[in-house]
Amino acid sequence: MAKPPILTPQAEDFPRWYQDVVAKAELADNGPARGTMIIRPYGYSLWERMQAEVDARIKLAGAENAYFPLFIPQSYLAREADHVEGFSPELAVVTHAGGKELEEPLVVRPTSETVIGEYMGKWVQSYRDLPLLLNQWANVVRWELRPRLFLRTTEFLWQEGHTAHATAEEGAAYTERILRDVYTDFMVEVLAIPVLGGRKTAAERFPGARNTLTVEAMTGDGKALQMGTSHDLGQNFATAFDITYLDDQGASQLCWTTSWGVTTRMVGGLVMVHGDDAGLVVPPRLASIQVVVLVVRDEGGAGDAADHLVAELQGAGVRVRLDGAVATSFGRRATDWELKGVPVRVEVGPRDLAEGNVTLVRRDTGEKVQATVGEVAARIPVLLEEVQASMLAAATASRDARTAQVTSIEDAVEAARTGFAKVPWEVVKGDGEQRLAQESVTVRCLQRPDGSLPHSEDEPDLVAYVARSY
RNA sequence: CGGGGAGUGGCGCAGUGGUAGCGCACCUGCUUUGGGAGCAGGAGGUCGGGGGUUCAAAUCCCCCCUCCCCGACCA
Repeated sequence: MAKPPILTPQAEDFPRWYQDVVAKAELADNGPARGTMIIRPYGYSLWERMQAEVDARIKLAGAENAYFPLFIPQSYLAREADHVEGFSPELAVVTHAGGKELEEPLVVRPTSETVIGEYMGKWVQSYRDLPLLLNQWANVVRWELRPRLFLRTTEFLWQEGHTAHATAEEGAAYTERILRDVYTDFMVEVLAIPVLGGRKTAAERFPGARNTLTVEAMTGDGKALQMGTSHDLGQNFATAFDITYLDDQGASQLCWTTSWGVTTRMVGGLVMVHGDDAGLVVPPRLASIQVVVLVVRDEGGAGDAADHLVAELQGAGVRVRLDGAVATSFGRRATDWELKGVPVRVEVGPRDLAEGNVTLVRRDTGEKVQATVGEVAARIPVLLEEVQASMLAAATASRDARTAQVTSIEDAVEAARTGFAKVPWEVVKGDGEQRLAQESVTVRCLQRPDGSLPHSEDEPDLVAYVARSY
């Protein structure tokens, strides 16, 4: 008799499937206040791995971690006109504290350009203090109209980098460096997500920025998901917060600043890009549990053999978990690990063991192979890298197959029903963006014909990627 | 804020005036275990809140609140 599916099938209702995965893989729960999220241990372990990988790349790019306050005086936000206009509708404001009304309300940071700008202004005196490269890991709050676990929550976790530079060129170059060496490298190499890097149109730009760069992923249902952004803030915040320095001629100069961030949204992106009808699929380089050694039945020495394998794999540097909970049926446990997306499962049971074997199962393809007990520790690291590579290849092929090259707004709208449309920017430029918007389609980013980053949206022959988005 | 829908054990639902039920999950025991185990026995709910009608309200009436989905906003 056919059992009902564990999850709503993707093809039936993708958003529902997503919610099912988040719940059944024990990633997160809704918090008690609207739009808030409780990240459960397994979900948090994925976020911790993301933090570790991103943080290492940020440090390689020369930035140092610091921490700035959650509360920002409301007047700070108002100092940059576009910034305050962009963020005012979604601010949470503290008006009362300590049992009385505050003289000046405090906003719960939606992002920290203002408070960090204020202190950059104090710290930067000389050209010798530049560049000033800061990052912080923090929570921020944005009162969003429509929350979705991980993708858009009222409070979310992120890193926000903030830098100050002596010249416009240096600042712009740094935003590109972060996009390439930190975000793209992490997402492609670790998350196995083939992101498109590009420039946002003026309409999609960060409030207060003169340029916003983005990395965009394609989800399993063909929509776009903005996975990270890197902003060239020009001198807007330097002007508002008086971030100036004396150059080597003794003349006072305004700094050029940047900001850039990635968030817990990446966890949602991971689910939506790689997940299938059996649940999450986590790429090995990210996985907090890369291998689960599962005791089928504790007979014929299976329990002891599993213990030894776990120790051996740990010794080989593999993040491994033992599942010896034989009171629960094999099928249930196999299903649960598949829901959580653990890349490789090692099944240790008396039947195989009698011949000196165990079974290795790949989560991404479901492929099962036999291995001798003695060769497991040597084969697993190789297998993990194979899984990693094939996940990236599969996601890339899937994205490319759903990206259509078109030359009209109408065809772009049609293509965006199932994926991305690549359309000449001159076709969209002007009122095209509005016409697309009427169909809930947006320009995700602009690229040069060779895929590199444009320095202006007025460059000739630019390509616009358009899609529906989350 | 506009348009839809829903509030009943942890989750999913049934129940249109007469003692609050079902499936899954949970607890105990036994038998099981190579793809979501079976049987037996248990625990768990002031039916979103307030008011009203009635001998009697999850059910009818009034008011309020909340949540979900689609859109506008957005990492």
